[in-house]
Amino acid sequence: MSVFRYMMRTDSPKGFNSKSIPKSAVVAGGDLWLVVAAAAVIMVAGRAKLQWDQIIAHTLLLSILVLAATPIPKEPRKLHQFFQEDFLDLDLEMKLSPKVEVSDLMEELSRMRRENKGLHQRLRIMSGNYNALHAQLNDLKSKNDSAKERSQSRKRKAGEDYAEFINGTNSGTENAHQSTASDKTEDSSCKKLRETPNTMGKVSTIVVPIGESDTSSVVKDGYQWRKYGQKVTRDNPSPRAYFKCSFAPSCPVKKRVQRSAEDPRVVIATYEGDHNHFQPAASNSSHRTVNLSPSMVSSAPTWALDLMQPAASMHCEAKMPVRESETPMESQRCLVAQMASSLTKNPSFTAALAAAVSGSILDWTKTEN
DNA sequence: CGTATTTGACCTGCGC
DNA sequence: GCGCAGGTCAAATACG
Ligand SMILES: [Zn+2]
Repeated sequence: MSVFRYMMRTDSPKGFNSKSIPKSAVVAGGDLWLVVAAAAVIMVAGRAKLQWDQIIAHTLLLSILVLAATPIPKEPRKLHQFFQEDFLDLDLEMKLSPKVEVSDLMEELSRMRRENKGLHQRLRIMSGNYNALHAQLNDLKSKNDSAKERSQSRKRKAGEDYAEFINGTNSGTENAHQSTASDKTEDSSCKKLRETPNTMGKVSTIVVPIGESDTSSVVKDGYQWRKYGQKVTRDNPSPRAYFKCSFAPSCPVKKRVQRSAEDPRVVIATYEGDHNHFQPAASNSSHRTVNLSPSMVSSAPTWALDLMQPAASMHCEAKMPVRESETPMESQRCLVAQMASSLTKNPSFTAALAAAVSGSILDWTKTEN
C-alpha cells in the first residue's frame, strides 16, 4: 500500500494538500479511494480494452481492498494531516544531510521497521480479503459455468479445438483424449472417452518440434517404448504410431505419436497413464519438460505456456484455473508463488534487492570495524 | 537367436 | 444391422 502511495507521490511531486483533493473526496475517505481506484482502473482498462462492467468490477474490488487495508481518517482535517505526514516521508529521507547523526539514522531505521511491520499486517489483511473475494468469485463462476454447461452440453457436438485438447492434464475429468489440430473426425472417440469415468490415469499431450527430414517421429522423453501398432487416420496423411512403456513390464503407460496435419515439422505425442517406476536417465527429464517450439506456444495458449514455466510456477499456474476443490491454503501458496515469481522476474525488484543486500553487507562491515 | 518393429486382422464403440 | 474409424493383437519379418 505504501508503494502505491509513493507511486502517487511521484506523480505529484509538490505533495498533497487538501486543495488538490476533490471536494467529493474530502467528504469521506472511502470516496477518495473510489475515485483514485476508478482513475487507476480506467487508465489500465484503456490499455487492456476492458468492458465497462469489468472496469466497474475492478474499481470496486480495488477500492474495497484499499479501504480494508488502510485506516483513513474520515475528517477533512485529519485527512489533510494524513496525506501531509504520509506523503512527505520521502522528502524527509531526501533532505537528509551528509552530517546526519547516528541517532537520527537509528530513529529513521526504527520508524521504517515500524512501517514495515504495519505494511506486513496490511498485506496480510489484503491477501485475506483477496482470498475471500477470490473464493466468492470462483463460487459464482462455477455456478455460472455449470449452468452454461447444462444448456450447451446437448448442442455441443464434436469439434474440440486445439486449445481445448492441449489442456488435457489441466482438466482432470475431461479431455481424456487428444488428436491432431485439424482432426475433427475423432469426435466419436472423444465422446467415447469422455463418458468413461476418469479411471485410466491422466492424459497429457505435448507438441514436439522435429526436423522435416526426420521421418522417425521419435519423441525422446527418456523412457523406453515398444511400438505395438500403427494406423493411418483420416484427415492426416502421416500415420499414428502406438507405443507402450517397456521400461517396466507392468507399466501401463501408453503413448500415441503422430505428425501434425497442419505443420509436419512437429509431432503430437499423447501420453496416457502414470509410470509406476522411476524415470530412467534421459536427455529430456520427462515428457512434461520437452521443449516446445515458439510457434506452438502461440497456438497452444495455456498448457504450452505452462510447460515453458519453471517447475514451481508451473505447478501453480497450471492449477490456477478455478477449482472448487482448491483449498484456501493451496490458493494462498499459489498466490505466494505467483508473487514470488513475478517479483523475481521484475528486473527493478532484483536490482533493488541487490542494492539492499549490498547495503546491508556494507552496514555490517562498518559495524564490524 | 533374442528382441524390436511391421502390418494385416480383429475388436469395440458410435452414428445412421 | 451395417459401415466406419480408432485402438489393439499377434504372426511375420528385420535387425544386431
Ligand atoms: Zn513406464
